[in-house]
Amino acid sequence: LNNYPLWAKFHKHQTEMIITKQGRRMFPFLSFNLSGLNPVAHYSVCVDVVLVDQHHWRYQGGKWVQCGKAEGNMPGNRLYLHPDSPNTGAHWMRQEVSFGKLKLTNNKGASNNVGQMIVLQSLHKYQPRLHVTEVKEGEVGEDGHPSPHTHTFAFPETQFIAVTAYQNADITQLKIDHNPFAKGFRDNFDSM
Amino acid sequence: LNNYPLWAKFHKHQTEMIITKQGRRMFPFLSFNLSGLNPVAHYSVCVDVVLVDQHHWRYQGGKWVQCGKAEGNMPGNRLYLHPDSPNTGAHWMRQEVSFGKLKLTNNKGASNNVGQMIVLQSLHKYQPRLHVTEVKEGEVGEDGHPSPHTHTFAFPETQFIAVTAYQNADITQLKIDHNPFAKGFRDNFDSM
DNA sequence: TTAGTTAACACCTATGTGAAAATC
DNA sequence: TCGATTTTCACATAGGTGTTAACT
Repeated sequence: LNNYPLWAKFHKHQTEMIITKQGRRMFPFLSFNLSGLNPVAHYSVCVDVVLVDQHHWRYQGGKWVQCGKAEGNMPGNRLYLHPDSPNTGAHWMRQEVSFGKLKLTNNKGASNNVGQMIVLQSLHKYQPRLHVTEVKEGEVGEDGHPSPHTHTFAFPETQFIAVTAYQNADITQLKIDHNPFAKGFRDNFDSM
Repeated sequence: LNNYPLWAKFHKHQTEMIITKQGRRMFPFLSFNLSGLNPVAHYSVCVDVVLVDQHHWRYQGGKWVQCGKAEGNMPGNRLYLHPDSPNTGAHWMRQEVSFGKLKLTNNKGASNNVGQMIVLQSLHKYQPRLHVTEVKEGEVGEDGHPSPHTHTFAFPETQFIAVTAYQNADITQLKIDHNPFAKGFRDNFDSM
Protein backbone atom coordinates (compact mmCIF):
# COMPACT_ATOMS: atom_id res chain seq x y z
CA LEU A 1 0.00 0.00 0.00
CA ASN A 2 1.41 3.37 -1.03
CA ASN A 3 0.95 6.63 0.82
CA TYR A 4 0.50 4.77 4.08
CA PRO A 5 1.14 7.84 6.30
CA LEU A 6 -1.74 9.71 4.68
CA TRP A 7 -4.11 6.76 4.97
CA ALA A 8 -3.12 6.44 8.64
CA LYS A 9 -3.97 10.08 9.33
CA PHE A 10 -7.47 9.60 7.95
CA HIS A 11 -7.92 6.20 9.58
CA LYS A 12 -7.21 7.68 13.02
CA HIS A 13 -10.36 9.83 12.62
CA GLN A 14 -12.39 7.10 10.85
CA THR A 15 -12.14 7.74 7.13
CA GLU A 16 -15.23 8.92 5.25
CA MET A 17 -15.71 8.73 1.48
CA ILE A 18 -18.35 10.74 -0.38
CA ILE A 19 -20.64 8.82 -2.72
CA THR A 20 -22.74 10.61 -5.34
CA LYS A 21 -25.11 9.69 -8.12
CA GLN A 22 -22.62 10.39 -10.90
CA GLY A 23 -19.73 8.92 -8.94
CA ARG A 24 -17.01 10.38 -6.71
CA ARG A 25 -13.33 9.51 -6.63
CA MET A 26 -11.78 8.26 -3.41
CA PHE A 27 -9.33 10.46 -1.55
CA PRO A 28 -6.85 9.21 -0.66
CA PHE A 29 -6.96 6.81 -3.60
CA LEU A 30 -5.71 3.23 -3.57
CA SER A 31 -2.18 2.65 -4.86
CA PHE A 32 -0.01 -0.43 -4.50
CA ASN A 33 3.49 -1.68 -5.16
CA LEU A 34 3.46 -5.23 -6.48
CA SER A 35 6.36 -7.66 -6.38
CA GLY A 36 7.03 -11.36 -6.69
CA LEU A 37 5.09 -11.75 -9.94
CA ASN A 38 6.35 -13.71 -12.92
CA PRO A 39 7.49 -10.95 -15.32
CA VAL A 40 6.30 -12.82 -18.41
CA ALA A 41 3.03 -14.20 -17.04
CA HIS A 42 -0.24 -12.30 -17.53
CA TYR A 43 -2.30 -10.90 -14.67
CA SER A 44 -5.47 -8.92 -14.18
CA VAL A 45 -5.53 -6.54 -11.23
CA CYS A 46 -8.73 -5.32 -9.65
CA VAL A 47 -10.18 -3.81 -6.50
CA ASP A 48 -13.43 -4.68 -4.81
CA VAL A 49 -15.13 -3.24 -1.74
CA VAL A 50 -16.80 -5.42 0.89
CA LEU A 51 -18.88 -4.69 3.98
CA VAL A 52 -16.94 -4.68 7.24
CA ASP A 53 -20.04 -5.35 9.33
CA GLN A 54 -23.79 -5.70 8.96
CA HIS A 55 -24.76 -2.44 10.63
CA HIS A 56 -25.88 1.05 9.81
CA TRP A 57 -23.60 3.69 11.25
CA ARG A 58 -24.61 7.09 12.57
CA TYR A 59 -22.48 10.09 13.54
CA GLN A 60 -23.80 11.26 16.88
CA GLY A 61 -22.21 13.44 19.52
CA GLY A 62 -18.96 13.54 17.59
CA LYS A 63 -18.68 9.76 17.37
CA TRP A 64 -19.63 7.02 14.96
CA VAL A 65 -22.04 4.54 16.52
CA GLN A 66 -23.62 1.38 15.18
CA CYS A 67 -27.34 1.63 14.64
CA GLY A 68 -29.49 -1.34 13.70
CA LYS A 69 -28.99 -4.05 11.14
CA ALA A 70 -28.14 -3.33 7.53
CA GLU A 71 -30.63 -4.23 4.88
CA GLY A 72 -30.17 -7.52 3.13
CA ASN A 73 -27.53 -7.69 0.50
CA MET A 74 -27.78 -4.91 -1.98
CA PRO A 75 -27.41 -5.16 -5.71
CA GLY A 76 -24.77 -3.34 -7.73
CA ASN A 77 -21.25 -3.83 -8.90
CA ARG A 78 -18.50 -3.68 -6.33
CA LEU A 79 -15.63 -4.72 -8.56
CA TYR A 80 -13.32 -2.36 -10.43
CA LEU A 81 -10.88 -3.80 -12.95
CA HIS A 82 -7.67 -1.82 -13.33
CA PRO A 83 -7.68 -0.15 -16.78
CA ASP A 84 -4.30 -1.70 -17.68
CA SER A 85 -5.68 -5.23 -17.23
CA PRO A 86 -4.75 -7.69 -18.47
CA ASN A 87 -1.00 -7.15 -18.56
CA THR A 88 2.35 -8.75 -17.82
CA GLY A 89 3.92 -9.18 -14.41
CA ALA A 90 6.74 -6.91 -15.59
CA HIS A 91 4.22 -4.17 -16.33
CA TRP A 92 2.54 -4.36 -12.93
CA MET A 93 5.86 -4.41 -11.05
CA ARG A 94 7.51 -1.61 -13.04
CA GLN A 95 5.70 1.12 -11.13
CA GLU A 96 2.97 1.65 -8.60
CA VAL A 97 -0.48 0.40 -9.54
CA SER A 98 -2.95 3.19 -8.83
CA PHE A 99 -6.74 3.41 -8.76
CA GLY A 100 -7.05 7.19 -8.90
CA LYS A 101 -10.01 7.11 -11.27
CA LEU A 102 -12.07 4.58 -9.38
CA LYS A 103 -15.42 6.12 -8.49
CA LEU A 104 -17.91 5.40 -5.73
CA THR A 105 -21.65 5.82 -6.23
CA ASN A 106 -24.97 5.18 -4.52
CA ASN A 107 -26.72 4.92 -7.88
CA LYS A 108 -27.84 1.32 -8.28
CA GLY A 109 -28.72 1.98 -11.90
CA ALA A 110 -25.04 2.57 -12.55
CA SER A 111 -24.45 -1.16 -12.32
CA ASN A 112 -24.94 -1.20 -16.05
CA ASN A 113 -21.73 0.77 -16.56
CA VAL A 114 -19.81 -2.44 -16.03
CA GLY A 115 -16.64 -1.90 -14.07
CA GLN A 116 -16.91 1.86 -14.20
CA MET A 117 -18.20 2.54 -10.72
CA ILE A 118 -18.47 0.76 -7.43
CA VAL A 119 -21.99 0.88 -5.96
CA LEU A 120 -22.19 1.31 -2.17
CA GLN A 121 -24.77 2.08 0.49
CA SER A 122 -24.48 5.26 2.47
CA LEU A 123 -23.61 5.02 6.17
CA HIS A 124 -22.12 1.56 5.91
CA LYS A 125 -18.51 0.65 6.66
CA TYR A 126 -16.42 -0.86 3.88
CA GLN A 127 -13.06 -2.51 3.31
CA PRO A 128 -11.36 -2.21 -0.10
CA ARG A 129 -9.44 -5.27 -1.31
CA LEU A 130 -6.81 -5.80 -3.99
CA HIS A 131 -6.96 -8.88 -6.21
CA VAL A 132 -4.14 -10.05 -8.46
CA THR A 133 -5.29 -12.81 -10.79
CA GLU A 134 -3.06 -14.79 -13.10
CA VAL A 135 -4.75 -15.02 -16.49
CA LYS A 136 -4.09 -18.37 -18.11
CA GLU A 137 -4.33 -18.51 -21.87
CA GLY A 138 -7.74 -19.71 -22.97
CA GLU A 139 -9.43 -18.71 -19.75
CA VAL A 140 -10.00 -15.09 -20.84
CA GLY A 141 -11.14 -14.04 -17.37
CA GLU A 142 -11.40 -10.39 -18.36
CA ASP A 143 -14.49 -10.00 -16.25
CA GLY A 144 -12.03 -9.75 -13.38
CA HIS A 145 -13.80 -12.20 -11.12
CA PRO A 146 -11.42 -13.68 -8.61
CA SER A 147 -10.46 -17.16 -9.72
CA PRO A 148 -8.55 -19.98 -8.05
CA HIS A 149 -5.31 -18.28 -9.20
CA THR A 150 -6.00 -15.06 -7.29
CA HIS A 151 -4.07 -13.40 -4.49
CA THR A 152 -6.11 -11.04 -2.31
CA PHE A 153 -4.84 -8.26 -0.06
CA ALA A 154 -6.76 -6.05 2.38
CA PHE A 155 -5.35 -3.16 4.40
CA PRO A 156 -7.41 -2.10 7.44
CA GLU A 157 -6.07 1.46 7.13
CA THR A 158 -8.15 1.84 3.96
CA GLN A 159 -11.48 1.08 5.63
CA PHE A 160 -14.04 3.86 5.31
CA ILE A 161 -17.67 4.76 5.90
CA ALA A 162 -19.60 5.80 2.79
CA VAL A 163 -21.43 9.12 3.25
CA THR A 164 -23.35 11.59 1.10
CA ALA A 165 -22.01 14.51 3.16
CA TYR A 166 -19.07 14.65 5.54
CA GLN A 167 -19.93 14.09 9.19
CA ASN A 168 -16.63 14.60 10.99
CA ALA A 169 -15.06 18.04 10.53
CA ASP A 170 -11.60 16.54 11.12
CA ILE A 171 -12.05 14.40 8.01
CA THR A 172 -13.23 17.40 6.00
CA GLN A 173 -10.15 19.35 7.03
CA LEU A 174 -7.81 16.48 6.11
CA LYS A 175 -9.40 16.30 2.66
CA ILE A 176 -9.03 20.06 2.17
CA ASP A 177 -5.43 19.97 3.37
CA HIS A 178 -4.30 17.13 1.12
CA ASN A 179 -6.53 16.93 -1.95
CA PRO A 180 -5.23 19.31 -4.65
CA PHE A 181 -8.74 19.78 -6.03
CA ALA A 182 -9.91 21.20 -2.70
CA LYS A 183 -7.13 23.79 -2.54
CA GLY A 184 -9.72 26.55 -2.95
CA PHE A 185 -10.90 25.92 0.60
CA ARG A 186 -7.52 26.13 2.29
CA ASP A 187 -6.71 28.96 4.66
CA ASN A 188 -3.70 30.62 3.09
CA PHE A 189 -2.33 32.31 6.20
CA ASP A 190 1.14 30.87 6.48
CA SER A 191 1.27 28.40 3.63
CA MET A 192 4.25 28.89 1.36
CA LEU B 1 -15.20 6.34 -41.13
CA ASN B 2 -17.18 8.73 -38.96
CA ASN B 3 -17.49 12.47 -39.44
CA TYR B 4 -16.88 12.07 -43.13
CA PRO B 5 -18.21 15.54 -44.08
CA LEU B 6 -15.69 17.22 -41.80
CA TRP B 7 -12.79 15.15 -43.14
CA ALA B 8 -13.90 16.01 -46.66
CA LYS B 9 -13.83 19.74 -45.90
CA PHE B 10 -10.23 19.51 -44.73
CA HIS B 11 -9.22 17.14 -47.52
CA LYS B 12 -10.42 19.60 -50.14
CA HIS B 13 -7.72 22.04 -48.90
CA GLN B 14 -5.09 19.32 -48.23
CA THR B 15 -5.26 18.46 -44.55
CA GLU B 16 -2.35 19.46 -42.29
CA MET B 17 -1.64 17.97 -38.87
CA ILE B 18 0.64 19.65 -36.32
CA ILE B 19 3.40 17.51 -34.81
CA THR B 20 5.23 18.58 -31.65
CA LYS B 21 7.87 17.20 -29.35
CA GLN B 22 5.45 16.31 -26.57
CA GLY B 23 2.81 15.11 -29.04
CA ARG B 24 -0.26 16.70 -30.62
CA ARG B 25 -3.70 15.19 -31.09
CA MET B 26 -5.15 14.93 -34.57
CA PHE B 27 -8.07 17.13 -35.55
CA PRO B 28 -10.29 15.84 -36.91
CA PHE B 29 -9.56 12.59 -35.08
CA LEU B 30 -10.08 9.11 -36.48
CA SER B 31 -13.35 7.37 -35.59
CA PHE B 32 -14.89 4.29 -37.14
CA ASN B 33 -18.03 2.19 -37.09
CA LEU B 34 -17.22 -1.51 -37.19
CA SER B 35 -19.59 -4.25 -38.28
CA GLY B 36 -19.49 -7.85 -39.40
CA LEU B 37 -17.34 -9.03 -36.49
CA ASN B 38 -18.03 -12.18 -34.51
CA PRO B 39 -19.57 -10.82 -31.28
CA VAL B 40 -17.87 -13.41 -29.09
CA ALA B 41 -14.47 -13.48 -30.79
CA HIS B 42 -11.61 -11.27 -29.53
CA TYR B 43 -10.03 -8.52 -31.60
CA SER B 44 -7.34 -5.90 -31.25
CA VAL B 45 -7.91 -2.63 -33.07
CA CYS B 46 -5.09 -0.27 -34.00
CA VAL B 47 -4.15 2.57 -36.31
CA ASP B 48 -0.88 3.05 -38.12
CA VAL B 49 0.32 5.84 -40.38
CA VAL B 50 2.26 5.20 -43.59
CA LEU B 51 3.98 7.43 -46.14
CA VAL B 52 1.88 8.23 -49.21
CA ASP B 53 4.93 9.02 -51.32
CA GLN B 54 8.71 9.33 -51.01
CA HIS B 55 8.93 13.11 -51.33
CA HIS B 56 9.40 16.19 -49.22
CA TRP B 57 6.57 18.66 -49.64
CA ARG B 58 6.80 22.44 -49.59
CA TYR B 59 4.08 25.06 -49.39
CA GLN B 60 4.94 27.65 -52.02
CA GLY B 61 2.80 30.26 -53.68
CA GLY B 62 -0.30 28.99 -51.94
CA LYS B 63 0.16 25.42 -53.15
CA TRP B 64 1.77 22.24 -51.92
CA VAL B 65 4.55 21.06 -54.24
CA GLN B 66 6.80 18.03 -54.15
CA CYS B 67 10.43 18.83 -53.47
CA GLY B 68 13.17 16.24 -53.63
CA LYS B 69 13.36 12.73 -52.30
CA ALA B 70 12.60 11.87 -48.72
CA GLU B 71 15.35 10.59 -46.49
CA GLY B 72 15.67 6.87 -46.11
CA ASN B 73 13.23 5.19 -43.82
CA MET B 74 13.07 6.83 -40.43
CA PRO B 75 12.92 5.12 -37.09
CA GLY B 76 10.10 5.51 -34.61
CA ASN B 77 6.82 3.92 -33.79
CA ARG B 78 3.96 4.44 -36.21
CA LEU B 79 1.48 2.09 -34.61
CA TYR B 80 -1.15 3.05 -32.04
CA LEU B 81 -3.12 0.31 -30.31
CA HIS B 82 -6.64 1.30 -29.30
CA PRO B 83 -6.78 1.54 -25.47
CA ASP B 84 -9.73 -0.89 -25.30
CA SER B 85 -7.71 -3.64 -27.03
CA PRO B 86 -8.06 -6.50 -26.83
CA ASN B 87 -11.83 -6.82 -26.62
CA THR B 88 -14.83 -8.69 -27.99
CA GLY B 89 -16.46 -8.13 -31.35
CA ALA B 90 -19.61 -7.10 -29.49
CA HIS B 91 -17.65 -4.38 -27.70
CA TRP B 92 -16.16 -2.93 -30.88
CA MET B 93 -19.50 -2.95 -32.71
CA ARG B 94 -21.57 -1.50 -29.86
CA GLN B 95 -20.43 2.04 -30.55
CA GLU B 96 -17.99 4.04 -32.65
CA VAL B 97 -14.32 3.25 -32.15
CA SER B 98 -12.48 6.55 -31.70
CA PHE B 99 -8.83 7.53 -31.59
CA GLY B 100 -9.26 10.97 -30.02
CA LYS B 101 -6.24 10.60 -27.77
CA LEU B 102 -3.81 9.45 -30.44
CA LYS B 103 -0.87 11.87 -30.59
CA LEU B 104 1.55 12.74 -33.37
CA THR B 105 5.16 13.71 -32.65
CA ASN B 106 8.43 14.43 -34.38
CA ASN B 107 10.39 13.32 -31.34
CA LYS B 108 12.19 10.13 -32.28
CA GLY B 109 13.13 9.61 -28.63
CA ALA B 110 9.45 9.15 -27.91
CA SER B 111 9.59 5.73 -29.54
CA ASN B 112 10.26 4.38 -26.09
CA ASN B 113 6.77 5.30 -24.93
CA VAL B 114 5.53 2.24 -26.70
CA GLY B 115 2.22 2.80 -28.41
CA GLN B 116 1.71 6.20 -26.88
CA MET B 117 2.67 8.37 -29.81
CA ILE B 118 3.12 8.02 -33.53
CA VAL B 119 6.45 9.41 -34.75
CA LEU B 120 6.36 11.24 -38.08
CA GLN B 121 8.61 13.44 -40.22
CA SER B 122 7.58 17.01 -40.88
CA LEU B 123 6.59 17.98 -44.42
CA HIS B 124 5.82 14.45 -45.50
CA LYS B 125 2.43 13.17 -46.62
CA TYR B 126 0.82 10.36 -44.66
CA GLN B 127 -2.13 7.95 -44.82
CA PRO B 128 -3.66 6.61 -41.60
CA ARG B 129 -4.87 3.01 -41.70
CA LEU B 130 -7.19 1.00 -39.48
CA HIS B 131 -6.31 -2.59 -38.56
CA VAL B 132 -8.72 -5.06 -36.99
CA THR B 133 -6.92 -8.20 -35.83
CA GLU B 134 -8.60 -11.30 -34.51
CA VAL B 135 -6.72 -12.45 -31.42
CA LYS B 136 -6.67 -16.22 -31.21
CA GLU B 137 -6.21 -17.71 -27.78
CA GLY B 138 -2.59 -18.48 -27.07
CA GLU B 139 -1.29 -16.03 -29.63
CA VAL B 140 -1.38 -13.07 -27.25
CA GLY B 141 -0.62 -10.61 -30.04
CA GLU B 142 -1.08 -7.58 -27.81
CA ASP B 143 1.75 -5.80 -29.54
CA GLY B 144 -0.85 -5.02 -32.16
CA HIS B 145 1.26 -6.08 -35.11
CA PRO B 146 -0.90 -6.98 -38.05
CA SER B 147 -1.10 -10.74 -38.33
CA PRO B 148 -2.48 -13.05 -40.98
CA HIS B 149 -5.93 -12.57 -39.37
CA THR B 150 -5.97 -8.80 -39.93
CA HIS B 151 -8.36 -6.64 -41.93
CA THR B 152 -6.94 -3.28 -43.00
CA PHE B 153 -8.85 -0.17 -44.09
CA ALA B 154 -7.54 3.13 -45.47
CA PHE B 155 -9.60 6.21 -46.28
CA PRO B 156 -7.97 8.72 -48.66
CA GLU B 157 -9.96 11.55 -47.05
CA THR B 158 -7.83 11.14 -43.94
CA GLN B 159 -4.50 11.75 -45.67
CA PHE B 160 -2.52 14.67 -44.27
CA ILE B 161 0.82 16.45 -44.39
CA ALA B 162 2.67 16.62 -41.08
CA VAL B 163 3.80 20.17 -40.20
CA THR B 164 5.28 22.01 -37.23
CA ALA B 165 3.29 25.15 -38.11
CA TYR B 166 0.25 25.53 -40.34
CA GLN B 167 1.02 26.57 -43.89
CA ASN B 168 -2.42 27.01 -45.46
CA ALA B 169 -4.61 29.64 -43.78
CA ASP B 170 -7.73 27.79 -44.96
CA ILE B 171 -6.70 24.79 -42.87
CA THR B 172 -6.03 27.01 -39.85
CA GLN B 173 -9.48 28.53 -40.15
CA LEU B 174 -11.16 25.12 -40.44
CA LYS B 175 -9.37 23.98 -37.28
CA ILE B 176 -10.46 27.13 -35.42
CA ASP B 177 -14.03 26.77 -36.64
CA HIS B 178 -14.46 23.12 -35.66
CA ASN B 179 -12.07 22.25 -32.83
CA PRO B 180 -13.68 23.14 -29.47
CA PHE B 181 -10.27 23.73 -27.91
CA ALA B 182 -9.57 26.51 -30.41
CA LYS B 183 -12.78 28.37 -29.64
CA GLY B 184 -10.77 31.24 -28.21
CA PHE B 185 -9.69 32.21 -31.71
CA ARG B 186 -13.12 32.35 -33.28
CA ASP B 187 -14.60 35.64 -34.43
CA ASN B 188 -17.80 35.93 -32.44
CA PHE B 189 -19.65 38.30 -34.75
CA ASP B 190 -22.80 36.37 -35.54
CA SER B 191 -22.26 33.07 -33.81
CA MET B 192 -24.95 32.56 -31.22
C1' DT C 1 18.29 35.91 -45.00
C1' DT C 2 15.26 32.28 -45.13
C1' DA C 3 12.61 28.40 -43.75
C1' DG C 4 11.62 25.35 -40.28
C1' DT C 5 11.24 24.47 -35.31
C1' DT C 6 10.55 25.45 -30.44
C1' DA C 7 8.78 27.61 -26.14
C1' DA C 8 5.83 30.84 -23.67
C1' DC C 9 1.33 32.58 -23.62
C1' DA C 10 -3.81 33.68 -23.29
C1' DC C 11 -7.83 31.27 -23.79
C1' DC C 12 -10.49 27.48 -23.98
C1' DT C 13 -12.67 22.52 -22.60
C1' DA C 14 -13.29 19.16 -19.19
C1' DT C 15 -13.60 17.68 -14.76
C1' DG C 16 -12.58 17.17 -9.52
C1' DT C 17 -13.37 19.79 -4.88
C1' DG C 18 -16.24 21.09 -0.48
C1' DA C 19 -19.80 24.69 0.80
C1' DA C 20 -24.32 25.96 0.92
C1' DA C 21 -28.96 25.84 -0.35
C1' DA C 22 -32.69 23.18 -1.91
C1' DT C 23 -35.05 18.98 -1.91
C1' DC C 24 -36.73 14.54 -0.21
C1' DT D 1 -38.93 18.87 12.57
C1' DC D 2 -35.05 16.27 11.45
C1' DG D 3 -31.68 13.73 9.01
C1' DA D 4 -30.13 12.35 4.58
C1' DT D 5 -29.59 13.35 -0.20
C1' DT D 6 -29.27 16.18 -4.32
C1' DT D 7 -28.24 20.30 -6.88
C1' DT D 8 -25.79 24.40 -7.81
C1' DC D 9 -21.77 27.05 -7.26
C1' DA D 10 -17.00 29.26 -6.93
C1' DC D 11 -12.62 27.67 -7.23
C1' DA D 12 -9.24 24.50 -8.22
C1' DT D 13 -6.43 20.94 -11.39
C1' DA D 14 -5.26 19.16 -15.86
C1' DG D 15 -4.50 19.64 -20.37
C1' DG D 16 -5.80 20.84 -25.58
C1' DT D 17 -5.80 25.21 -28.98
C1' DG D 18 -3.49 28.59 -32.35
C1' DT D 19 -0.59 32.77 -31.86
C1' DT D 20 3.55 35.05 -31.31
C1' DA D 21 8.27 35.66 -30.71
C1' DA D 22 12.59 33.53 -30.15
C1' DC D 23 15.66 30.25 -31.78
C1' DT D 24 18.38 27.38 -35.17
